[in-house]
Amino acid sequence: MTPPAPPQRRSAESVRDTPTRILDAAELLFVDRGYAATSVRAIAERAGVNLGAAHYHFGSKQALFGAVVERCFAPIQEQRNRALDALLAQSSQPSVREIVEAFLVPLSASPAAEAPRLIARLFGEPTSISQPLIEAQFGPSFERFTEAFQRALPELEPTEIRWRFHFAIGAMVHTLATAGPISAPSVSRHDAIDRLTAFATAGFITPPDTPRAQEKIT
Amino acid sequence: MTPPAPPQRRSAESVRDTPTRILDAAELLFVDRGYAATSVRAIAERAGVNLGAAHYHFGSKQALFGAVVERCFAPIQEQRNRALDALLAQSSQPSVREIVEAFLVPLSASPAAEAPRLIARLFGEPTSISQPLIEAQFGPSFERFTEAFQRALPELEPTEIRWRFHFAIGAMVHTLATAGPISAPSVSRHDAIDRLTAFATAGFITPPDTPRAQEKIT
DNA sequence: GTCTATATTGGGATAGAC
DNA sequence: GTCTATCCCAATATAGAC
Repeated sequence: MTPPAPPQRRSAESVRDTPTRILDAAELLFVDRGYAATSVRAIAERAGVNLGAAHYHFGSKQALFGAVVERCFAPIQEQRNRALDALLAQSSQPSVREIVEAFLVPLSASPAAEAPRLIARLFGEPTSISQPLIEAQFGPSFERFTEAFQRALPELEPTEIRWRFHFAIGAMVHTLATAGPISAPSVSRHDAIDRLTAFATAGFITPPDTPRAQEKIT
Repeated sequence: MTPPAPPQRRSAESVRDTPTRILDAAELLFVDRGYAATSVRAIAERAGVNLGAAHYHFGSKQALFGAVVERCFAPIQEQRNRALDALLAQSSQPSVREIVEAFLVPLSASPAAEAPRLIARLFGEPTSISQPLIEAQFGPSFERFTEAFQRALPELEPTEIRWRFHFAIGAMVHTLATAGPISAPSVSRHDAIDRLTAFATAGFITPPDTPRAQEKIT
């Protein structure tokens, strides 16, 4: 689909090419309202292009959504995989916290500011729309991280590992989706990721059967 | 709004009254597809009633959604508050795990099987729709639990308490939303809540500043 | 209280001009 | 490659018959 790196001049306020403008507008609206509540008309309007152009370039609303998701996911997944590669290269057995960080930090370093919130939206869409995209974009990296967690926590059953990863992803998605609707006043994304890293790491490394063991601290 | 407990005969397959049938159908479809992707037409069709009846009884799609949410939330919030009351009555200082359980267990004991998934859906909707409903149904109980956590973990700053509660809610919502899209094979809800309780408790009680302290277990 | 019919709006998609 | 105009359908909501 994506042509081999179009010229993409980046002068500050230059007019980007039409597909990019459509993608930008679509990303913003999909993040804001979700898939079903966003119309292609509204996207075209915000992008300053004609409705017909959107269908010409992307074919359908669903395909446009897929393109937006892919553009957001790709760099984050790449960073995650690179971070995990680096970890495995420097140590045969990285700590749980290091693996968690490799998974979460790319979110706060993402170039597209709206990317994390789009991820959160994606998980909220009906499975008919989200499932294939999640599998395609997220699946491979998910398996790699699951293996890494398993090696770091050999005393946990594979099922338990997957559940805990599932919980961590849930906390992540919810945190990205809402800058704190019920929670604290909005803080920097970096701060939130730091706190989440500590929370998720603690959840991962807690003993499986006797969760009352470390009840009281200090 | 709700009339004073209508007769509601409950013979196994008896025809429930029209508003109830509409609510049932709406709950099922909202859970399945989300708010925006669900039409009042589809709801009326599935309920076996006419389109006009839905608008007569509930006024608008948004009001119908609100009614569905309230019907699902009310019993769970009641159970949560009762569980917290019981805890505070029997001990001046319940443990973190007990508070987490008081918050989570009502989800697996909910009468309406679809209620938890509706909660998850609600959090995924655009804030213009979800925010008022979340505040109204969820807010008061949220404050009570936040206070309880704060008393159980006096060494944590209030901001940190709210973040950790936020993470726990995220893990909960994500778990309820998906019976494991990426995660393990679908297990009983009770089992999932048990595992989540252990995970969230560990996240809550981890020391704030030195998260590497308890890195390796066993 | 429930249904029929309809008003009105907005959506996705396409054909064809430029 | 982009825009205009339009088709067709589905949506919310309402007015009025029964």
